[in-house]
Amino acid sequence: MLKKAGILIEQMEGRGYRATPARRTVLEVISPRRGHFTAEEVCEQAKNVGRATVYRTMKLLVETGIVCRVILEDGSLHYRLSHKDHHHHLVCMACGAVRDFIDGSLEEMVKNLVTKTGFEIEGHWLEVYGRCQECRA
Amino acid sequence: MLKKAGILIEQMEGRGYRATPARRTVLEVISPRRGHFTAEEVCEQAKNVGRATVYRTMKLLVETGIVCRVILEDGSLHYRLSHKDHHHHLVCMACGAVRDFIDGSLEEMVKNLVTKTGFEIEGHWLEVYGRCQECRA
DNA sequence: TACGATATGATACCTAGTATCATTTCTCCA
DNA sequence: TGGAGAAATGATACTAGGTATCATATCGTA
Repeated sequence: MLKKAGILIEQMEGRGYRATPARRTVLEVISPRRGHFTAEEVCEQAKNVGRATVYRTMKLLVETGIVCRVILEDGSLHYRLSHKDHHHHLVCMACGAVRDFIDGSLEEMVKNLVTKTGFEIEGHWLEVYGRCQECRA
Repeated sequence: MLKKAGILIEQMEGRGYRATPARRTVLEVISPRRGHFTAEEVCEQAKNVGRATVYRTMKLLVETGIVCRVILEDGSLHYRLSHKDHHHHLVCMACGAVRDFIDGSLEEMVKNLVTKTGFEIEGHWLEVYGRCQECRA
């Protein structure tokens, strides 16, 4: 068992979810991952776990905040281990690298929308696309 | 022919695209729409237009800026007539109403990311979710 | 240890979108 | 004006990604 997977399992259990064998397998598959990945990739690697269970687990992991969703430029849904609470992604369109960022002015802007529009804001979603330093060189 | 559809057709032709009968039909279907809609809804209404053609046309309309994409909270892709150049959406999760907004501070923030991260930014995508004034009442 | 709740995996199914390709329609120029 | 070539079309089949169903297995707790 990878150490990191162990931490993730603790996180799950801490939130009142069972750490079943299927879920452990999924966590072991995704914990060494550094970039983003699809549910389908997890299915391939977690061979003894059913496809439906992988999808269910991914949804659960998003809910618990252990992974976050990344929407690529083409609209496809990927996942990524989550390291911060609320953050956004800067996605390199050339190599696929993803970098997290947090920006206070955005949160500020969202707050301003409340007074401007009368909407009660519940959430927002921002993805930024570009080319990373390495790919520009 | 709806007047508004006529304007949209002019916009298409102005950008060097043919205003074929199939495309005209699609424009007539979407031009009276006030909210967002799916490609599939257009297929149902534009009965003599093939499904593939509807999807091709929607893609074209996004490219020309006549419609814009709206991603709902569940991740599903909808479309909407576009009224402004670059803007974002404020989506009501209760009634589905969509409101456009532009915010300078966001553009500012994106520019700052360049110096902070070394990324060359090519685009960004922001959707905000909440409950509109009417639905809060 | 037995019961109810929860999780699982196999399967079938569904939705949204794309690839293919023969046919049709348009544009443009000789 | 009419014919070549480009562009667009629609029928069809296909694919990816994800969900519903349901019988079975497993777990936590009393």
